[in-house]
Amino acid sequence: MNKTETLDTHLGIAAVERDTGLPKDTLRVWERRYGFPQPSRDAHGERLYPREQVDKLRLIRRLLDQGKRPSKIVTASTDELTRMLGEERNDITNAAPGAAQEALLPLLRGHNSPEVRAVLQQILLKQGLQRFVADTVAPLNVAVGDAWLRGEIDVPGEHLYTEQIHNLLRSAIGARTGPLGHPRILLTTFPNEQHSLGLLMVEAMLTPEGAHCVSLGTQTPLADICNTAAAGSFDIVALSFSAAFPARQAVDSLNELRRLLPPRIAVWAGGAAMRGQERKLPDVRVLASLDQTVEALAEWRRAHA
Amino acid sequence: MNKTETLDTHLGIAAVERDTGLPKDTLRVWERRYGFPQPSRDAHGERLYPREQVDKLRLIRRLLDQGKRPSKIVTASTDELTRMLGEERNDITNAAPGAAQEALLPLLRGHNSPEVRAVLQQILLKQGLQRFVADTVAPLNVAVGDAWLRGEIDVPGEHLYTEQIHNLLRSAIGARTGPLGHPRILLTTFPNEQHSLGLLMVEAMLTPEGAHCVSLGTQTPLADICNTAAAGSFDIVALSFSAAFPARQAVDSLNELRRLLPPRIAVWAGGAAMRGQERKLPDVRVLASLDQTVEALAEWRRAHA
DNA sequence: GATGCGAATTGTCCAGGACAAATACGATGA
DNA sequence: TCATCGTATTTGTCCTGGACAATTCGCATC
Repeated sequence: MNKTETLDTHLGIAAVERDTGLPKDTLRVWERRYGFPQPSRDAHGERLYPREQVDKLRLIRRLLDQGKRPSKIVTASTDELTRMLGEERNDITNAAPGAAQEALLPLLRGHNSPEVRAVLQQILLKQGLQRFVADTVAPLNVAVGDAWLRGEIDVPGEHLYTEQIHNLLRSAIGARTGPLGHPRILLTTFPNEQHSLGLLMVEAMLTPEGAHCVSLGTQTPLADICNTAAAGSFDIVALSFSAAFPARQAVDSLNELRRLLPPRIAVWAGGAAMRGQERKLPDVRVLASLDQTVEALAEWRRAHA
Repeated sequence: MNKTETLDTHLGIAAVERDTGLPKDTLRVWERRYGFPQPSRDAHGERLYPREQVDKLRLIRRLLDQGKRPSKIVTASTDELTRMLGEERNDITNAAPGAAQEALLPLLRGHNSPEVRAVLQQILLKQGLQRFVADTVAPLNVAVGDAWLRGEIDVPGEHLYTEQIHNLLRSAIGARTGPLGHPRILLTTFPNEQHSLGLLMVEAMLTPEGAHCVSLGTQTPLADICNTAAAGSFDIVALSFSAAFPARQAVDSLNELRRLLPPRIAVWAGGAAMRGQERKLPDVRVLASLDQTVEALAEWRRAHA
């Protein structure tokens, strides 16, 4: 009672959903509307997707994440798709030259985890935790994400990077001793946001400043955030949003959260999805960069001296 | 174009799939056949599941994972279900009476993060990393999961627990110095498996033994696992499965992975979803407990001496 | 440039039927 | 009593084709 892989070269619809992240319903409706994908059928009329079509679906998925529209890309040829992906590369690579990434990307491609760790560790020691996070990790995240997008590193390479950064930051934060004071800051993300690296980076920026950060991890329901913030006598609730998070939903949820929380608790929001949303969030402190977290902390302390 | 949560008390079918792990098709066919769940409808005829029915579905999911048959449990009352679950629980709770959990659960209810951390840290120091993971963290995971299921702790409480364990284990693993030798072990999970705690626990068991663990984090596609394992000259690929992971899918994917990898690379699989799957996995080393990871490592070394 | 509004696009849901894999059950033989 | 085998039931997943609301586009207006 279980389909998934049928032959080596053909996958069932469930397997394709798993591999590409495109829901079954979407795969069927694309076939109906655009004529692609066009899977063959087994003896019972069930769809069997050839590997090449699955590969193309993965390309489409990448472009979709970049904001392209399905009608423009689903019907395009594989060549056109790879060309489009190539164009994206230029825009971004120019924008973020970066220094460490040139050393790191080849290591990630080779899955050389000890070296990756060593290189990062060395930079961390030289720069100190806060500069490391703001000046190295933040641009590296962009560079690694881009490299993945244009296929220069694979999923394991990206995982390896994330994993090592996690390790490093957690150890560094954990190594800090001394009393934790004020303000008390609650860190988390909304449901549907799975990226925890942003939270960790904020924690790494604020803990050395003597703030008392408590991270709830990712995906905390709105109502639970409110209860915890109130019950734990927190001063600030800080939310993190990756680029993948729909901005509209973020704005709505943030305003709702602001409405539910007592006014004495501040709401901070940061991350890629927050770009240009300041106007729509009158009572939320939008943090455009990691350095602004430190600024915001200083402001809060001045206001509550 | 995004449904999920509609009101606080009612969830759309996609949200229920996400929360319970039961596919949309299954939810609909149960409704047709057994009359449960019986969601209300919104203005457009779309299903809206009340929270209590979702809770009951979670209970059902648990019992299903234990091998109960749907026809016996889908129509049963919530009371009967909790009773059934209670019977099962006795087996487990008796086996691991647990000392820490009585101290910890109230702290989690109160979101008292400094105390949670302090208590765990103390136990870790007393027991050492490996005993801590096997004897304390493992039963605690079950206890916390159950407490959440029964509504005794809330989402932030659970997050807080996970977060603190993560911090502790990462620091402890990171603190280890000395050369890392053989075997080289690749740790990860399949797509759809988001729980990273299991990976970290395995890493904590094996690193003190001198094994060279590399974790790719969660959700690595099958093909990528194969490539990395081969390219990085790994000796063992270890996969972790939480109770929420569908056992059938796990078995299929594992056998597929086993087929794709060269025979010299061993495949290990552990976690709650692996209970009783040994027969179906002839060429995979199924780890029923954390202590078995150490045993398996010793075996591997004997065989490759 | 920013804002507003109709039109096109697009993802997700629905119903109800079908079927094969998994499992239970009963009969048979050691 | 226990193992094996064939049949009946259970159960998850897939199918078609229709529908519709949320999002985005294109264009006109302020």
